[in-house]
Formats: sequence, structure tokens, C-alpha cells
Amino acid sequence: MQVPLYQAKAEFFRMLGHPVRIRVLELLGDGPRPVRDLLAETGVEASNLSQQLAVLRRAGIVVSTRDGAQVVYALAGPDVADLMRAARRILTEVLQSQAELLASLKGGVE
Amino acid sequence: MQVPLYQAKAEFFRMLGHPVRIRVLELLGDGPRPVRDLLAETGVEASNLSQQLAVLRRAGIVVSTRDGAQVVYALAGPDVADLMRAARRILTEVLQSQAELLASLKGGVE
DNA sequence: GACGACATTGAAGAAGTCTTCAATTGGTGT
DNA sequence: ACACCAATTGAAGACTTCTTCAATGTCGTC
Repeated sequence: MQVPLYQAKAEFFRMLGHPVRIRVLELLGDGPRPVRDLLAETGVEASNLSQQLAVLRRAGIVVSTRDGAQVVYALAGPDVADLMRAARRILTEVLQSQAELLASLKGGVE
Repeated sequence: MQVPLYQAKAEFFRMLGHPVRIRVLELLGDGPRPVRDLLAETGVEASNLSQQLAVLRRAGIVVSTRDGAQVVYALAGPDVADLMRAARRILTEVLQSQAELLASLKGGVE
């Protein structure tokens, strides 16, 4: 194992650590989409979206194909959809338990 | 929902995006540990470890308690242990499929 | 083949994160 | 009270990542 596993994991999570990239992956979880749609649904500038798509492409978790004048993006494999589902589930749990934590701290500044 | 969910998710993943923090979370997955042990097992400088622990503490996914002269860290809740298990499972899958991808690209420089 | 829409690229400055240093706090033993 | 070990803090410089801009590539249509 050339690259330590911790580092590979860290890089992977860092790759996920951007709102636009998260958003794109979730949208692609429902199926392939042309860039035009992603553009409309994320509301970011075209070049910015392209930069983020390039990050995802380099990481190998999405693939792009041309369809006439448009470019269509899709998740690179079913694992990725699983990942996004798991992440959503876990995140919801964690955010919820953080909310509970906050609630349990009400009244005690510390 | 004040903070968009995408952003909360992104922040969460970014928080995971560091080798030392990943390592610490995995170690704590087996149970609470004093800083001294974490220090020995990660091999990083004390102040560096403290900085990373502070990040995890601020995120609310670990808690620290004093035990005499030492400080002991633990995961803040069982969700977090679930998270780390899921992350490990998913990462293994993803890294594996990336390896397969690489293998399938052998011979075609592109 | 030139025009327009769609998408990507490279580069530059702004913003954020990491590592390291010296200084500090909290607790123990003498 | 003092010295000592364990851990944390704040601050500075190095390093990455983000956003934005202008420039470029690609395809369909006229």
C-alpha cells in the first residue's frame, strides 16, 4: 500500500467537502444530467461548476459524455450512489444528535 | 433550516478531511483513549495533535474529560462510531473500484 | 465557414487550512 | 512553593483550495 489508507480517506473526504460538489453528487444520484440542468439547479456560474465537475472527474467518481451539443454527467458507478445515500443518512443522524446536544446545553454557557 | 444542508454536509466532510483526524476517529472507535496514547499511535507532534483534536471537539464529534493528570478523549456518541464504520466500508469499496478502473485503463494513455 | 449556445481551461487574487513555535494552563509529587 | 509532566493555546508563515475572469474548444445551424 503506497499511499497510507488514512491519507486516501482524508483526500476522499476533502473531495466531498464542497457544497456544490455535494449538491451535484446528490442530483446525479437520481440519474445522469446534462450540465445545463446542473447549472440551473445549483445556480452557480458556469466556470465555477466546471471547476467543481473537474474535481469530481479527476477523483473518478463521475464521468462525462457528450450528447450532441451538450455534455451529460453521471456517477461513475453504483458504489457512489450508495456512498451518497449512506452519507445523507449518517449526516442526518449526526446533525440531529448535534441539535440534541445543543438543546441539552441550553442554559449552561460553557 | 438556517444553514443550507449542502453546506452543513460539506463542512462535515471537510472536517473529516485530514489524515490525523481520520486516524484519531478510528482509534476512538475502539473506545476512549488518553491523549498520550493518541500521540504515540499517530506519531505527530503534541501541539499538532491538539489542534486536530480541537477541530473534532468544535465539531462536537468527540468529547474530552480529565482523568487526573491526563486527558481522555472519546467519541461524542454512537452515531459517530457508525459513521466511521460506514465510511471505512464505503471507502474500501470506492478505492477498490478505482483500482479496477485503473486496471481497465492499462495500455490506453488517455 | 461564420455565428451562437454550451462547456471547459488557465491564471490570478482572495480566502481558508496546516504545521510549527513559543508561551500557557492544569495537575502531581517533593 | 517549586519543579515537572501532560496538554492546550495563539500566532505566523507555508501551503491549498475557491472564485472569478478572459480566452478557448466543440458542436449544431444558417
